[in-house]
Amino acid sequence: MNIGDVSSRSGLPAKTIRYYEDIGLIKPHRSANGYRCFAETDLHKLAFLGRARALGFTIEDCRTLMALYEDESRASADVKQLAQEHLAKIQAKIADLQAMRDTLDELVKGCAGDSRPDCPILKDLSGKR
Amino acid sequence: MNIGDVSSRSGLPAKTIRYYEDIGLIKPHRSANGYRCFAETDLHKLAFLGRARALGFTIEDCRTLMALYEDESRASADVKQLAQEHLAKIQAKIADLQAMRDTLDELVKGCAGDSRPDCPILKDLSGKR
DNA sequence: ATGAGGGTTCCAGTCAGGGGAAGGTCAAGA
DNA sequence: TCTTGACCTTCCCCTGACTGGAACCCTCAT
Repeated sequence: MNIGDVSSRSGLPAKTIRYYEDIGLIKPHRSANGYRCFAETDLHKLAFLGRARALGFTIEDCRTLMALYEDESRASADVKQLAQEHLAKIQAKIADLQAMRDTLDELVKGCAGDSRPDCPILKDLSGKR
Repeated sequence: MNIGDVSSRSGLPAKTIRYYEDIGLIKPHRSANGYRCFAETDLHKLAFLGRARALGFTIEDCRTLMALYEDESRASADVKQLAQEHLAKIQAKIADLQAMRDTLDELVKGCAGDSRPDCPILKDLSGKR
């Protein structure tokens, strides 16, 4: 398979696939003409990576997850711990964003949104008290 | 005021303040020795920026907000619209993260987390069906 | 005179790729 | 056979919003 094939079959842009090779996540062979030559296992890995990235795991997490996946003697506890730490980070981010949203929502509600200059949003940002 | 003073009074790192000058958000004067020389208005602007950034506005949004703030004849509708668009982006991000969290939460719950290799998290990532 | 603790500029790195240029390769059609 | 167009390759710069560090200057106290 050429890169275009794995790209459409994995859903990942060709650029991303090259990047993943660059950072050592995959190691496709090369054809005589210099083109990357992907095996089914490469495609499988790319799909794995795509799903892990879609769950928000960092590239380094993905590297670790792939290593665990390929390690037949892994302990599921290691996988679970990684996932739980990631989950905690997501939760923290959600909480941050919710706090932002709540504040902003209050401010937006209080703003007339008309042609007059008076604006509680700007008042708040400028440090009104 | 030197940069250290505005840094501690605004809560922004000196590096950040220099960066804000670099991109034209503030324009402090210079003392004879080449040091930046901040007026109260600069401090006020930095505080404004700090609060806007804390609400998740991008630097470009901040630039617009500052311009609106300084424009006595602004319409609050312009401020409100900017804030609402930002709010929508925050909402979308929250929704994305919640979807990740829910999926991940399911997977984590299903994982024994012991010394055995069997792991539903890896199974899912590898495309089990 | 020296040392600590300010300040200055400039360069490089972060994260996970995206955009685009310059050029090589391949299969099909005229 | 030639050409066209769709692939593929590497290379380098760009993103946002800073952060870290090097190398150097200024000021004040000891």
